[in-house]
Amino acid sequence: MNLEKINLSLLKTFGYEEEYRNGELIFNEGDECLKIGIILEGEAKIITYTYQDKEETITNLSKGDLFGQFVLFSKHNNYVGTCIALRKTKILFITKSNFLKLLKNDDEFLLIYLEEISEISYNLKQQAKLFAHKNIRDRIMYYIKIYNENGFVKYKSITDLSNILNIPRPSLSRELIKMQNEGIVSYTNHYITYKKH
Amino acid sequence: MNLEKINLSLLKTFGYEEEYRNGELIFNEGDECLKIGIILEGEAKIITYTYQDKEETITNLSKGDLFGQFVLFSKHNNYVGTCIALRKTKILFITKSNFLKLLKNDDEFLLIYLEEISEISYNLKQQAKLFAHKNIRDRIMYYIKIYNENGFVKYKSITDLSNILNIPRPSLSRELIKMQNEGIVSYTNHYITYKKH
DNA sequence: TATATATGGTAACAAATGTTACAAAAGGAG
DNA sequence: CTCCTTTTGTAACATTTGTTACCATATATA
Repeated sequence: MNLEKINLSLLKTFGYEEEYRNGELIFNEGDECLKIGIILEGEAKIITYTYQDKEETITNLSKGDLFGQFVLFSKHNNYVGTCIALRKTKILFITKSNFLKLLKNDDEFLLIYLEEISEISYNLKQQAKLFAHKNIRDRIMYYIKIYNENGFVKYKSITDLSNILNIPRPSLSRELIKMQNEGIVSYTNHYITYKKH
Repeated sequence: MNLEKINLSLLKTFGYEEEYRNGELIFNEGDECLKIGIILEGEAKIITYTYQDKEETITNLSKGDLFGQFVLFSKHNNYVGTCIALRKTKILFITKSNFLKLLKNDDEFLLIYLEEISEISYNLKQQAKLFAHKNIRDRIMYYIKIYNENGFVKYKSITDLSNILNIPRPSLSRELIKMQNEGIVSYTNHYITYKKH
């Protein structure tokens, strides 16, 4: 959520601020969610543990990001992960009832909020669909289909792309080369473009 | 969305109804989304085509379900799939501006709507995370972790479960048997329960 | 520009998963 | 209960993907 667009001082009258130090716990997985949080400053991560006790990052939060918004209003009222500050972090908390008041009071905020959760949901949907493609080529093609701009998909690095696609880098590399040889795509270390569908 | 809980006649004053026959097109992938739709009666599906031209169902819609809600408020303003009626289907459409008015006007509806999209988002998130688990055992364990009730996860059939998990049935079967032999889970054709984590 | 660091390509091999086809078992209908 | 249909187990095999380790190349930094 872009804080620049928001009447922050109004927002603050509906909530209260808390400050956390690096490494400090913000909430635990399973805790009941009673309020929405907005990161005013700093960074935090939400993590969980797999059944093999591997730590797994669910989300990274930075300035302007919300948390708790989906849990707060759903029937699953408990946080699905543990939230930890990654440095000095200031958070604005707003209780459910106050948040509802806020939405009713401030037309502009209502719209911004709807846009925000739509954006998040849209991305979640894309991610769910991306990962539903099991084989590497399909996943690459789907990614290109969704995120291309004028036929080009940019990325920081192949390594980075492999993380996004959740594919081991050598496996991705192997497949990209194959696809390039077959004339389906053409790629560099920073972008890919497709030639056939 | 549970239509029983909603003041439908009020809702209808904000929108207009349309009726579709079986097989009739409701919108096309790529069309600009200008309104939210609520299924009053009937059923529909939203489909898309993979780059290999395989038809793929994105969502099945039935009475009470919304569509367009995420696209309408996000910056991606075009439908991501094609919507087709599966039988005689009645839909209530509400334009964006009217929908905003409705949310402001009707406190109860605002809450129900927030609950609805939270629920959908929660499920999307779970699905995205489910599919992020690449290996079969992890995916099974994650599914059990999320959807168990008192340690039991019920399903219609193993075949059905294999569809939910997006794993070929024989592969799932093989892994379940392995896990059962290792004493990690125990399962029947209708439910599974875990013994260790 | 020189050097250090990060990133990408490669290959051999291991492991996991998909595919297919068929027999066995379970479930449903009469 | 019996017959028919659907679901599940099974196994052999093909295919894909993961893993590891190393070298080459690119990129960042002094």
